[in-house]
Amino acid sequence: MVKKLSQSLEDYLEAIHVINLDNKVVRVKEVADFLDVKMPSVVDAIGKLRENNLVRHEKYGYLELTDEGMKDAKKIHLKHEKIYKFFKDVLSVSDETSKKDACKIEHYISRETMDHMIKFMKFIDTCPYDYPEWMKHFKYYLKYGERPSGCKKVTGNI
Amino acid sequence: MVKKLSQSLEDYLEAIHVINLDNKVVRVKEVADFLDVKMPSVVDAIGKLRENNLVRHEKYGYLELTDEGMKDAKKIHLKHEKIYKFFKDVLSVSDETSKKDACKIEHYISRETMDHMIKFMKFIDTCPYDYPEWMKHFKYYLKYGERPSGCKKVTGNI
DNA sequence: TGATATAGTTAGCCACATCTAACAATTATA
DNA sequence: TATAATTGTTAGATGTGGCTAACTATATCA
Repeated sequence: MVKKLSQSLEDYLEAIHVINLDNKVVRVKEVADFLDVKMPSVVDAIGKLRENNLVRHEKYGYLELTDEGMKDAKKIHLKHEKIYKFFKDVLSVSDETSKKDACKIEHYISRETMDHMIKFMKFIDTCPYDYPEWMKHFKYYLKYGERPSGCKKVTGNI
Repeated sequence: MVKKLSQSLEDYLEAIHVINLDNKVVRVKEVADFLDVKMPSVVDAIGKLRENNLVRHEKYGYLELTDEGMKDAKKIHLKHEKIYKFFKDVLSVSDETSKKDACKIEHYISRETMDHMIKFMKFIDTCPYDYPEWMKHFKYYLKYGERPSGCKKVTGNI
């Protein structure tokens, strides 16, 4: 990656990649719809990405990622996926909110924090039991506002 | 709050509040240094915040938050603090990175995700033991790349 | 108290990311 | 295949948020 991309350009790059994942041919219109912007905005953005050798685009033709563009796009999308999973699976945030927040945050989270989030999820996955007890307890806590009985802090009386 | 503030304006508002917390009088210069921008940028921003009745500022005088501005600033800063603590205390991210990431993310995280993060920390705090076992295990896992012995998934050999 | 240093303001510039309106190319279809 | 619908492009406007340079007000201190 030659130059650090703006939030906005990262979004365009990721969009192209994600549309591609569905085996769809990528056109300006698709990207515009995906990102909820108008076509001229896409054309502008594509111009900048092309200058950075991240996409290929012949006038009126399809959009394609270069190898470099693909590498960056995958990196960005991976962050997105991991943050999404973390919010959803660890924090039990709703699907919709997890997606929405991941979309934004993926552009700002540092390598280190990302790394720790990923390790946290791996840690949970390698739990000797199917699913850690404490995660069940947390879900209970979320739902009822208190820990399950047998797992409460003893307060008062000594 | 009449109008949703931009990321940038939230930063200015929060900066005024944070400088105030140190019992310092808030001047344009202080805010500029705090946010690492030049003074004219601060003057511009203050103008917009004043239009929204969030700060008071007489020419060449001190900056003060209105009640409304204080309310917003506290809300923003609280988010910052909680995200910072979550990264630092739950994910064991370094102090510096936790701060830096919180700074960015505070502007984008939704109410729901914020709420779940806060509950997650409360859940940990109400652990019947001083500090949950699994948190110790996670720190071990972070450090050594594997779970502590006696807490590993049994694989193979039935 | 007058000179100098510091802080604050104003005007004008630039980059970014969006938009609308007008026009051009491509594609679909009657 | 001519026409209509769709898609893509260009030009030009807008809003935001930063900047420098030049100027003004305030504060400091010799």
